[in-house]
Amino acid sequence: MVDGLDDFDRSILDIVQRDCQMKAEAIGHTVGLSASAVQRRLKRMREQGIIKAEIAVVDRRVTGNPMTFITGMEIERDNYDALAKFRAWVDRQDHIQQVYYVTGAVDIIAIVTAHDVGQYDELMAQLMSQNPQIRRMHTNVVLKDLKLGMMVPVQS
Amino acid sequence: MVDGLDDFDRSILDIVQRDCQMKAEAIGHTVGLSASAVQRRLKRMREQGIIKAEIAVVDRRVTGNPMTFITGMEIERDNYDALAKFRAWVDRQDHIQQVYYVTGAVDIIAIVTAHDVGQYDELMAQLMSQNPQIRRMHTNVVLKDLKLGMMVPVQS
DNA sequence: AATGAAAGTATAGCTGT
DNA sequence: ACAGCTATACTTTCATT
Repeated sequence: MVDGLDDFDRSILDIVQRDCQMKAEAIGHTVGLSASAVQRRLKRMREQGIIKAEIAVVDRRVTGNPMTFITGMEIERDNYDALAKFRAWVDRQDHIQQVYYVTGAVDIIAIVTAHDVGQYDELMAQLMSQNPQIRRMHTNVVLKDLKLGMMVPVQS
Repeated sequence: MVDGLDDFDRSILDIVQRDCQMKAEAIGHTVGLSASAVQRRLKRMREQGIIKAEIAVVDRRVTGNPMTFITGMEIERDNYDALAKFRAWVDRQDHIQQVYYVTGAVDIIAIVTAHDVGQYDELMAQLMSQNPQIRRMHTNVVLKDLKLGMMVPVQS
């Protein structure tokens, strides 16, 4: 059980989703609480897993992996744990940022970073050879990021 | 000018992309530098925009927007600034997390969160009416997140 | 030029009321 | 929520490589 957020919690989450280094005092000033109250709430939400992680967002251009690809895949649905196996595999792949199991023309959509198309091709060849449950894939090359983030609206 | 990262910088980025609250002393111990050196490098990388943001990742289930949709769109390419206008518009839409301009069968791929399919439908109706340059769209409903993150590998 | 160590400053987080 | 306390994180300085 994780629910029971009040409006203060929601306002705090709205802020730290944009900047998790903001000081408790500044947050408190914005939402109308004391610094200690904000600290208590942040601690509680971290412990409850409501705040799952606090991460730095790095400019892709300086990482040596400036390209992004969005890959749709069809998965063999016959054996049920194909998904679980694939999940465990992608967890270990640093180049694979996000993976979604979806309805529609494809079963899985992944967001992949790579140095260039050659490296992407290699990564996908590895993926196919190490995951026979993936049957087919097609790729969209990202020409430009128009918006990037993990922000979810929390205001009621 | 933003380049010129050495192996220490790369190691630090590798860490803070997973946990940006880790203390400089702990980072230093891991990468083989003193706390002061780590703090100086972090400050520099923040100022240079190499670290673009530091954000909290919130559990979608507690936000009241538990559903995710991946939407492909076709855009009117005739007028060149259609993209720029759309970019400005999506920036103001909290429910739209990520937007990519891509090659392939669709021109744009967006990742959208919503409370339920009804709200998603409303959001997309608004999108179509306020952005006539978007001509057609098709939706994949996310059944399960297999991996979520913004992590980019930085190790040379 | 950048490091590491130490000193100094500031601030965060915790406690009790 | 506030005040007081403790701990510690960041900054600055400076000698060193």
